[in-house]
Amino acid sequence: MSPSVPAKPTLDGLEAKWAARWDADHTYSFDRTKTREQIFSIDTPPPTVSGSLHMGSVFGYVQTDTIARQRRMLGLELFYPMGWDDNGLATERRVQNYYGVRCDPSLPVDPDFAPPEKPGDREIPIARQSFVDLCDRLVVEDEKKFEELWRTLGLSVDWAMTYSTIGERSRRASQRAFLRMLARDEAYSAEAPTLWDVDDRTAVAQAELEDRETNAAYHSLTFHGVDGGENIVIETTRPELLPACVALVAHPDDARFAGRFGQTVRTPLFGVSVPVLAHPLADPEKGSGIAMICTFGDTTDVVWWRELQLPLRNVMGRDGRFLPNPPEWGTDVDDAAGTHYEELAGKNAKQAQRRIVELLAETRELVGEPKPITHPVKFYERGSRPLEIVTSRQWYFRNGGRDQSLRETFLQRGAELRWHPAHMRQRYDSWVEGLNTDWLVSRQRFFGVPIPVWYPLDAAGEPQWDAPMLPSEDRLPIDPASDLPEGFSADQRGVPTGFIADADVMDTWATSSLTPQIVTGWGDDDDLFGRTFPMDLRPQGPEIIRTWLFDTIVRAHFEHGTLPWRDTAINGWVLDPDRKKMSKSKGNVVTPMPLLEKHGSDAIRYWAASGRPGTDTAVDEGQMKVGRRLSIKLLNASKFVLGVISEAPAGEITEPVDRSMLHALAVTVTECTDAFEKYDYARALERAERFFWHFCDDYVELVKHRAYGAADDPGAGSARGALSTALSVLQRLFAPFLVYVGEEVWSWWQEGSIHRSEWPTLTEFVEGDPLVFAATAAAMGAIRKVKSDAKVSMRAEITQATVTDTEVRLAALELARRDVLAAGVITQLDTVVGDALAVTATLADPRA
RNA sequence: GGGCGCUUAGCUCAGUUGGUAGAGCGCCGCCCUUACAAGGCGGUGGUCGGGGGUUCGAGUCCCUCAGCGCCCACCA
Repeated sequence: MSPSVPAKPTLDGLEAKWAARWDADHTYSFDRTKTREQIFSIDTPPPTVSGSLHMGSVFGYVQTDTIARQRRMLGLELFYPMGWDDNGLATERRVQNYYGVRCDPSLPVDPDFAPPEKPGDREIPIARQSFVDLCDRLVVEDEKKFEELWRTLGLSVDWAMTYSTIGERSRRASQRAFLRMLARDEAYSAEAPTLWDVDDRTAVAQAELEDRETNAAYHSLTFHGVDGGENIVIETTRPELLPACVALVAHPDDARFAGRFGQTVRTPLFGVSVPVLAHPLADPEKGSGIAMICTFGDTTDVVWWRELQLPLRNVMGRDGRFLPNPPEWGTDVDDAAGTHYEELAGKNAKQAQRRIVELLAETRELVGEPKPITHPVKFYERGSRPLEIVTSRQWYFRNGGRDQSLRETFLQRGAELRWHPAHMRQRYDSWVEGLNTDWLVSRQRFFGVPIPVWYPLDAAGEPQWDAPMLPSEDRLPIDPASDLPEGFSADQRGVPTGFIADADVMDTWATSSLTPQIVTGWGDDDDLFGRTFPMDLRPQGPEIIRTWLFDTIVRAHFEHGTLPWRDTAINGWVLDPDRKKMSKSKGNVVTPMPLLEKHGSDAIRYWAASGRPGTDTAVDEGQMKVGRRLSIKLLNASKFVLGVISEAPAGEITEPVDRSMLHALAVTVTECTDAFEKYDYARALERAERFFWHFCDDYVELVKHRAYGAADDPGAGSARGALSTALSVLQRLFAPFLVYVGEEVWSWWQEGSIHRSEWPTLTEFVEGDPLVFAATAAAMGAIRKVKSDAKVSMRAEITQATVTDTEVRLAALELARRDVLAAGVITQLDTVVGDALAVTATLADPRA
């Protein structure tokens, strides 16, 4: 094919031109006739579409794409689908804010319901189905925006294989996996104290917690001794939970309380009798060394409550407000107890605390002033108020949180997985080692995969929680709220001897932990599953190791007895230009589209691919400019080489300096290939880039005069052959990074897409002596410096130059004498053997 | 409290088996060289966080200290 180079190459318009071509040519379509060995499958993170687009969304996905493209060029068939994580609370919240509505499952469906144009001041309560419909509607819009961004970025995913975590395939896989875990006793339901978000009114899992330093105060409260026993003063940050107090606890070895264990004291304000107990978890150093146990102030209370077998005195409602009636206190309480409790009923935790402190002050049972402190408090990661603990029936998946040997099993799975970079495994290990509960998967929410379970109602209308009724797998996916259990009719729903549906949905992670199974067609397409599972690579961010990565390992272990993938590549964080962590609340989120338009996709990709694996990287427009400059350089260098070889044919590569340059390029190819093998795309880019500038600055300048020679000049043919070979290799080395300009310059002289071309191998090269190019390039650099120091043009003539260098390097230089004379515009070149390189030169008189 | 990572030129960062410190940006100077002036060429600039050790030789290995960031932890 004869090269066809535009007169004025440009980066403008390349994205639109080639994105359309790739789409039309199915350049990235997956060929499912390939065997498992020929396929490289990537379990790409489905982004949370209800979140905003930001540079963090770009960073990791580009890094993954460079690996995907290089593997494709190696000849592997890429199984590289893209999904959208759209179910779950994040979407519900977005819908609530976007439309100004609130789901009230007690309302009947209004068939004429339409959302308001703009959200009003007050949220409109709507039926569950209407709410879910709005969620479905909005995620479609959000997904379009993500797809547009990914396409602009040039991600080489197969757009015919998208999926969403609320889609039918996902629901079917999620429910099937649930039923199988239930059958194997890997899933179970239980009534137990649970961390609870009072705003979203749902249980949350350990993986969704985060600690926040929170202001609080130690309140010293007097508990009254009975039968002549002395009073005991305890310190608490949650005095409002006093009516929920069930015991005091101190360390068994604490001499201060040695005589008190087993005795009874009476609580302030209420006069409830509670025992003084010993437990090793009580810390003598903390507060007054003795604590009150309430049901429940924190997770330590839950441990004490369980291990000391204490009664339940619940005061906190699921809406975060004190229950209307006091708990069961026993008979022997203060007369004023009920009155005092009435003061708290209906108040939230903060209000109740304020009031109870006033009451305690009035009764002089508050000792001194509260002492302000800050301490870590558990929050739902998306929540704004501290979590409470309430008792409720929930579904759990076993994950080792309550089983040491299972925990060991998952640690072993983590060790089997190949981590890039390797140290990221530490995060996995410390998470698994710290698990203390099973995985709570049920959520009291609406937009999610329903738990596929019904319960029979007895003659009194009470649900039989221990006898769930399950659908057969061929019915999946189902919604138990509208579908019926086998053998029941619709009119039996909710009536005695009938049935009710499980009202909950699964946590979004309960579904997204199955992405390897969902995309590979587990249970739906056995042929595809056999060709793609277990998958090769899981790329993802570090923040979801404890959720997505760990959960996915749990599911694959239980269902398939294997790892879900062989390798995982963990990307770093994206920081704002001032190296601060980006977050919506700080308002420093950088959105990608303006940067893409300003610098171009290849420049953005260059920035992302420059970030080392697992290394936090700042948004850096300077780096994007460097990427753009590199792209322009590739255009121009390609234009030059193709211009030369279109004038006269490439010949056999015979000249020592030509072979030497190719030798250096071969070394670079090996380095790039090795780096990619280890998932180090950044190193591959850096090596390719370093050689490319060396090639442009030193080699092209050196041989261009010779390359212009006639068709029958062997030296000219050799230069053209070397230039042509090097250009082809360099274009392909850059192709995984600079996908648009790479395709453009390839199209000028080659058939087919560069992204389906072969990754360079050493068979394309000829042998050469590395010293020739090295010594010559060094000498040319010194000659350029002479001219630069003399402040003359690089075209200025040198009448005589003397190059001093070692004997072996001079011998190498001698082999390129013709090129040195031409490139340096040197009339007479002398050489002197010495210790190191030095150049002296006499410049021609410009007036002569 | 436990763990991981980072600390190299003014800035952002490379530096993979230990062998005379690198890139880009910035800055200074030069060059309109027919691939490239929204370019190119040349240059300035670092006791590689502090201390100790191993070695003929340490940015690179070991110990220790400090600062920054992150992860985990039952956080009255």
